[in-house]
Amino acid sequence: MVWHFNSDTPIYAQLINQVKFGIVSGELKPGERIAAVRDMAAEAGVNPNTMQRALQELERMGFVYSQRGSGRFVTDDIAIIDGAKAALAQAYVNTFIGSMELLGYSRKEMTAMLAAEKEENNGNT
Amino acid sequence: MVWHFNSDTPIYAQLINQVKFGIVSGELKPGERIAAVRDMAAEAGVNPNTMQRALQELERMGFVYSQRGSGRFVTDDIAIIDGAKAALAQAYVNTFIGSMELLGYSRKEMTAMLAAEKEENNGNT
Amino acid sequence: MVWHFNSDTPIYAQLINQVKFGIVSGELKPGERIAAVRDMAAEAGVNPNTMQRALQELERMGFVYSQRGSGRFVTDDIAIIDGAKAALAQAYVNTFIGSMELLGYSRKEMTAMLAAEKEENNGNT
Amino acid sequence: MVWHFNSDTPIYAQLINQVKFGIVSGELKPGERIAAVRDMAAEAGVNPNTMQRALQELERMGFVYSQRGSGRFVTDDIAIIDGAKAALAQAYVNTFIGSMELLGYSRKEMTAMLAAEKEENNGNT
DNA sequence: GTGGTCTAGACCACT
DNA sequence: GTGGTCTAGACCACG
Repeated sequence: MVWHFNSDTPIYAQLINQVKFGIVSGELKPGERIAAVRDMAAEAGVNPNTMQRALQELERMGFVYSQRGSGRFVTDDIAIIDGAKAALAQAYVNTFIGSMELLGYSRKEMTAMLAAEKEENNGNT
Repeated sequence: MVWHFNSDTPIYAQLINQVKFGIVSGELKPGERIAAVRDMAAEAGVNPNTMQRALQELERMGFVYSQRGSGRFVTDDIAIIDGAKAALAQAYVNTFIGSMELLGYSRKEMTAMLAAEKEENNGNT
Repeated sequence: MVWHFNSDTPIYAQLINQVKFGIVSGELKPGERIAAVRDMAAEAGVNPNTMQRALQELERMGFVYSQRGSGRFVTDDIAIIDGAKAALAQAYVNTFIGSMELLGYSRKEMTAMLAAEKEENNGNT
Repeated sequence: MVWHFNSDTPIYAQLINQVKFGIVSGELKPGERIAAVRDMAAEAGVNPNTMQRALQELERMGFVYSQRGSGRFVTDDIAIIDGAKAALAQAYVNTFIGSMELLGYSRKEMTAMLAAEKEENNGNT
């Protein structure tokens, strides 16, 4: 997991998003055990309490669940993951369209530019 | 002109980008006189020197030119503007594709989602 | 480094030229660390900000580069230095020819006067 | 006559040099009547007293002479003019050589660069 | 310590 | 009034 922060958004919110992105992108697989709070906090360079808060929030959202004594796990409810993934993708699409429209591009032109970019590779890392 | 800053990037760099966006998006038209340094600075809530630095940089890039005593003007070299616009759009496209690929979407799916969003309006601002 | 200014040209521009001359003439060698902004400014008797501006401009031109925390260095791109040196020499030649032509001297006479001046030394500094 | 000043050297000294250059370059011909002090002063945009001082100095040097009632004239002593011309040219040569040497060029290279510049035209204005 | 950024306020040249 | 330059002094990030 790679961590990076900016100073505008509360750190715990950024943690939530980054872990959520890890789950949604498949880097953290459904049912997989995730690292202990203290370890993740150390890795991300934040206070364990902050990381704890983020993970509790993710638990409330249904992305992870914890099992007393054995650790914390990514949900294996594919529906939740896929729903979040779709929402995130939709947000990207909206941002993209919004920006391009501000520049004066039409949908046709956007599609054309998208098509002009050749596929890099068709396997996943 | 609408101003907004984050605390990560130097203010003058954000000023450059925002003014450039204004020009490239057509909000500031080619040849048009832009507000005086002191006025723009006041409007953006920054020190006149900071705004001055940004505008000088934009001048070096060829987006504006200044006439001692009479003011500062957007370039009327359409090629420069169009070039920057294309570069900016390309950057948006790349960011979009990159993010969507990280989520595991294919080009086909991206295009589909783009097409699914209905056109807001088909005139130009 | 020897500093001298006239009151017609902006100080920062004169600083640029003098540092550039130092690099191009070999007084400041490729890759060499140059004095800290504050020190150079004190030595030249100008405000640190003014010296900073000059050095940033030189950085933009590729003559120096800076490393946060450790200092500023002359470029080791010999091509840039040699290019600037050639351009400067060409400017000298042009000025010389222009002045002499205004006085009514022919190329032949110029060459003769040049040849008449005996070489001071034939080693390099 | 074209006038231009910088703010470092006393104006009267700059006037002397510029008039002397006019004479030496042949723009003001030997024996020719030159404009009245008041007119030259007006043309150059300086105080008549300053111009007067410059011309008196030129008179002392032998470049001009005045005739009560009929005006001021360029000397027709060719020797004086040619001497000054040679001195001026020599100064140009010395400056040129000095600058080029500082850059590390040899006499041979200077001569080569001089020869590389093709003659613009071979008549005089 | 280094370079980088920002603010405040002054003065100049142009028109 | 405009833009352009300069100074003074502050604070930050990096190492």
